[in-house]
Amino acid sequence: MTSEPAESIRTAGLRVTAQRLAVLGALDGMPHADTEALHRAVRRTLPGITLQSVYVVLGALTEAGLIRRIEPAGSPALYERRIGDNHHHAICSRCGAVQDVDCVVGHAPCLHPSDAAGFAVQTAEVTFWGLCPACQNA
Amino acid sequence: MTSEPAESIRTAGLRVTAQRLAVLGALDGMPHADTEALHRAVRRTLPGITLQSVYVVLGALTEAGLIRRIEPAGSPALYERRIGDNHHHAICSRCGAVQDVDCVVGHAPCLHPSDAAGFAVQTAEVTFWGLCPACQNA
DNA sequence: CCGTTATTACGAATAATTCACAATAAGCCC
DNA sequence: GGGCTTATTGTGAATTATTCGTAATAACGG
Ligand SMILES: [Mn+2]
Ligand SMILES: [Mn+2]
Ligand SMILES: [Zn+2]
Ligand SMILES: [Zn+2]
Repeated sequence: MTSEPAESIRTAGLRVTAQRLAVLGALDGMPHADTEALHRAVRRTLPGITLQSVYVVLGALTEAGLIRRIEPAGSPALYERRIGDNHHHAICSRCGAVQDVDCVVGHAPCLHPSDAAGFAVQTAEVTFWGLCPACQNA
Repeated sequence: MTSEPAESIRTAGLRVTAQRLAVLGALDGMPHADTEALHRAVRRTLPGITLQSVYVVLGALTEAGLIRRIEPAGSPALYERRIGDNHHHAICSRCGAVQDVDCVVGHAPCLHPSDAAGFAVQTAEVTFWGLCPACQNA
């Protein structure tokens, strides 16, 4: 079996670089991380990498569909490797903690817009806002 | 019947100012407008108003619950006067056009995550991404 | 009409992200 | 493996959206 991440990068028509491998690697341990956090993490193995390069790498990987970007209100963009399943997120309105939530498409009255006014809807993005377990004690 | 917007501002515990009335007034004609668009609009009746003041006004009105702020991915914050009904939005991924989508349930949270991992969910924010009628012809 | 205090204006600062362009290195051909 | 082409990265600056500190102004209660 070949190196999985390298393979997926190449298959996406992109060149395999140390920076891209490092970002993918870092993302494994920290789902829903922002660019700066990823930069700090990647720096441990790739000390010279620039923040701007992390931005570029994340942009390329996102566009290639290898990672997913979410942009919660009031937060910088977050990235994750879990893709292809259109899952949703619960976000703590107090501390910003992010939890994956499995797609609720089955029993979801609000996910079928009765009147989308002619929109050709491709995806339904759901964000649950509330308090995480830790923040409920306060 | 008294002046409706002034009344609601006062009831919220805020002072009634020309700037706040002007922003609310502008918002009537342009739902889902961003701060700069509102600034341009308000300037027509209040030439001296600063962009920063529009930011402050929008912040105060939002915090008071008199208007609602949405922050779609890739867009500056948008504001609207339609509040209290927990409605959703269809957004064109190409041109950014925003359409209101009625909530089938009507009250928050209209959806329940299958597994929220202990989150106390207060609202479910749903955004439908797709192509608006105009952009489908392209 | 006065005084208190919230609100606005002014100027600058910050946070997140993008851009232009030169330096580097991946992948391909030989 | 060595060179060539071109994608990618690094460098430095610019941009966009928003916030902050503080002085000037104006709303509202008395
Ligand atoms: Mn996720
Ligand atoms: Mn709306
Ligand atoms: Zn929390
Ligand atoms: Zn459109």
